[in-house]
Amino acid sequence: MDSKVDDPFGRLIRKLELLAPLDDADRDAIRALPFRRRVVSSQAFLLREGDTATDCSLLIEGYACRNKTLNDGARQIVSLHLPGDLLDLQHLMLQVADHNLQTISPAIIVCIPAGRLRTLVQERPTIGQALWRDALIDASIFREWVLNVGRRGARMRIAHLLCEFMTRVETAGLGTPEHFHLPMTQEVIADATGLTPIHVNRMMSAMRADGLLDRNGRELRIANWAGLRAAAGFDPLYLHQIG
Amino acid sequence: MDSKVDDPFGRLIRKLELLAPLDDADRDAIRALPFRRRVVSSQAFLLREGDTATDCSLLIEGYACRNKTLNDGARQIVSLHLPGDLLDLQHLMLQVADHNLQTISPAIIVCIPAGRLRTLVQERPTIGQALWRDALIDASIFREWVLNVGRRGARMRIAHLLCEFMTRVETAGLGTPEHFHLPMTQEVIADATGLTPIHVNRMMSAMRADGLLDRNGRELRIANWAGLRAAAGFDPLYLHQIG
DNA sequence: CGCTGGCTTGAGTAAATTCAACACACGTGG
DNA sequence: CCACGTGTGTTGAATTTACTCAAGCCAGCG
Repeated sequence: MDSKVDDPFGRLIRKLELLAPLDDADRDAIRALPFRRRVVSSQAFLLREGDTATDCSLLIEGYACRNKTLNDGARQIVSLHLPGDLLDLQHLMLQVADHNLQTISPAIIVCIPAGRLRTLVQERPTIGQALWRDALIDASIFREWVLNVGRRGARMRIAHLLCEFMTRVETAGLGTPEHFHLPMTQEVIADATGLTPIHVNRMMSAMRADGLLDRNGRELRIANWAGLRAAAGFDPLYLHQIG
Repeated sequence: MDSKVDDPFGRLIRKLELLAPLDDADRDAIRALPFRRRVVSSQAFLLREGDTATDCSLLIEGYACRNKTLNDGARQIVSLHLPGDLLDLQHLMLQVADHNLQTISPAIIVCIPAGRLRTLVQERPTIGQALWRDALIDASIFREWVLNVGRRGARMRIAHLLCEFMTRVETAGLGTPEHFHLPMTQEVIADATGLTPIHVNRMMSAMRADGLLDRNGRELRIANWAGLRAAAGFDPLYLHQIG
């Protein structure tokens, strides 16, 4: 925990190293970035649609999501984020936020001036490549979400969300399917899958009855990883992980 | 028509100029790119999920989509493309296709080696910036589609798709709301909105009855642009067009 | 002429939503 | 310590939305 305060870029560097072969100079250049640290509570808005943004946000601790809303107030979460994720890399090149950025747990964020990141991308090609890949994988995940929300039934949709989240958690070294605590309420799962919380509840109860999930107080565990993957039709190809 | 054969990069350059201030050297560098030309029929697969891709495709003429399918064969279109669009810019940095690339009309495509584009991005920062913006706007559109498919009802969803398409057509200088021919069948609209063709038909009949759309044989016209925008709750902010 | 592909219509069904309670854990203040 | 309020999860019944199945239509074209 404290190490993250001392080295806010540790998780980011770990992630980027999976995307491109950073050298010492690259790592130093990242660590030399100026930043502003923010400690925020759960459900806090970091940015709202329409805001002008000159910073990119890096999630250090806790969980966050990007979401959009309709006039009637309905919320659609379009992505979920873990520690080490860049939350709005698009502000590298786009000034106006096209979605909200909101925490789903208490969190620590670091804000990096977009201009400094832009310079880094141009002066350090390997970092540029890593960030390109990060942005393109981000887009690939959005495509999968369009499929998820557009064509899968409720049960499959929820199972797929959990599989994706679990896989990303594991890749980030933050947990394993067996012992793993879901940071999302059923309402968050509903807003991420385009369902109502009530229907999410029913589907998850059914999955628990089928032995796929397991609950212990507030903690949700994946009881049958292979079964959940099968129920989701989950294929991690779209995450473009380096095997 | 013939001019596009002589200058396959014309529309792309026109588009990139809206994203970053290209100079003559930039334009020449783009025109100097090696390419392979393909003429394909409607419904042709240019690339399939899982394929290894070493080229990026540029759409010269006709219309295309990116789509993903479930095991049961259900298809979800995740994006629609016009002449001048780069269809799979992600192969700039990612080797394996995570979705299918398919035409929805007879089309002409130009394939550009991804490595050459990658070099261009590094050596010509302005082109790099334009392509970054293009990729980030692409991602922004995916986010809007997640919202569209996840939270809007059928009628609003279809109306929104038409508004977006119309706006992009107009920005690309390919048509106006008043006189504009939809290249999509109702089945394509269904696969793009996560609905069934039959339900799309019913909703579009209703919109026609309400005077929003108009049909003349095979041609679909937008009869009431303001009304359609209202029905869609369409706000073009997410397209990040330069005003 | 008779296909073919796209569009249209109707009736019955399935999936997910809405509305309305209720349960339960947790934290706060009395 | 308990009472209470809040946020989250749970359950049931009625309703809405969209889907499925099954035809039929209609224009363009070989």
